[in-house]
Amino acid sequence: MTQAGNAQAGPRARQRQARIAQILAGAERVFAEAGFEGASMSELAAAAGLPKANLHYYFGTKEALYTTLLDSILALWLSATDSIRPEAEPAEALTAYIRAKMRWSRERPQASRVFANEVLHGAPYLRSHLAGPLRALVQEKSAVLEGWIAAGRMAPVDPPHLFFSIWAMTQTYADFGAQIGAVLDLPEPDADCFARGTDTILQLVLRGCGLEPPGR
Amino acid sequence: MTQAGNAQAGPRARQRQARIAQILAGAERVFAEAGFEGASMSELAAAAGLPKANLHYYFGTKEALYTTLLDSILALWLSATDSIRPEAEPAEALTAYIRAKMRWSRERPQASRVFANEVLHGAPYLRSHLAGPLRALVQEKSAVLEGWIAAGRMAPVDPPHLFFSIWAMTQTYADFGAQIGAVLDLPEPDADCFARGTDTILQLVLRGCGLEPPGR
DNA sequence: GAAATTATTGACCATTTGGTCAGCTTTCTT
DNA sequence: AAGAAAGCTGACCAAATGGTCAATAATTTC
Repeated sequence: MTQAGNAQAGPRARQRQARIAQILAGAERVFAEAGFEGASMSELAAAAGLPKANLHYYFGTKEALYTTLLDSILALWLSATDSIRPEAEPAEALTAYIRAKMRWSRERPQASRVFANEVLHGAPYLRSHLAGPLRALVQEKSAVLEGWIAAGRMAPVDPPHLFFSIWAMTQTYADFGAQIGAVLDLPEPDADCFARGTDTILQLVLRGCGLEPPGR
Repeated sequence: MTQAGNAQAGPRARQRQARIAQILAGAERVFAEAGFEGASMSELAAAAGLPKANLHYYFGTKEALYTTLLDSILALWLSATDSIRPEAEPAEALTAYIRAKMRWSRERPQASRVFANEVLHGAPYLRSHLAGPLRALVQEKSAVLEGWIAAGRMAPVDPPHLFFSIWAMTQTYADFGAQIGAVLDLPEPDADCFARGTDTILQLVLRGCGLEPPGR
């Protein structure tokens, strides 16, 4: 047990992880509401329920805290395309992908907003990740769609732009929830709103790609 | 000419308007890049090419400058739905609307980003406008779509959600240009990117609504 | 052309910001 | 039990921020 301590870890390391998670959870809320510049270390500390100096003990700088959070969010962001594989049925795969993206908007709206804010301001910290892993992922999945198109299994589309549209439509329910809520006279998008939104997006994408909703 | 001074106005008033426009133009750039909190009065002043105290002379506070800019942007935002009228051909009307929205993303990406940033952070200054004029506009245009649907001129859709999707897809080319650029290996979305994006969105929306591209 | 109005700006201010640090407590190791 | 290591935090700091203001310059107005 000298240096491993990975399995169930010592109580010390466990405590440490819990504290870090606690700080990141608070930071997600605060950064989502205020953006990077708008969030102050005092607010971040208050949100974590810890003294300010304690955040500096764990993360050093505000920027380090922010990039750590961003990295964890991007990892989540990237992990939703599993359903898109060559052997899959196009309609089913796209449906699963869209539903997964909508679930993410519903369950993690603050994470979505932190990501959106970063990209909106030019992605200074995320640019390299976007041009690296994300670009690779898009190329890989675009090839799958190209295959389906070539096989006549769906109508021709420009795969990357189809992804841009799907991202935009699904994330808008988290990122622009204030606008949607205002228009629909809700404090924020509710379950019914998400259900209708999902149906609308599915209709646009499936019909747009010449597909029928998957029978189950 | 005692109190009117509206036609061509005195040189004094004209100068005043020019200065205000100059400040707002700079502010659009700075607020788009940094958000409200991230933009400092010194940056805003530098972008306008004027001393800081001069901005305070014209606008009083940073907040007043920001809300003035936001109001002017919202006015632009609201003025693009003209094509959607009961007598119009659905395919033509939607095509014109989408093209207008894409043109706005192309030509005024910074204005779009200022708006997006405001909504992303809960629309504190814009909420009342969104729940007022915007909601009214959506209800009016939704009624037009309902009419088309009832008349069998297009497939059933949930009109407000169709608008949410169209806004999301078109604005993403301005607001998330950094992401799109990173994926496509461009510094920022270019003409070709916008052309392909427009085609993709038109395909999704028109086919999604059971319409054919308008022959012209 | 003198008085009044409007426009301009450098110097200044109180407050808040991200960050540091010395000293304290707790937990682990032997 | 004693020493070492890790965790914690109140008090503090230099820098930056939004905003003020008195002095000055430019235009109008009469």
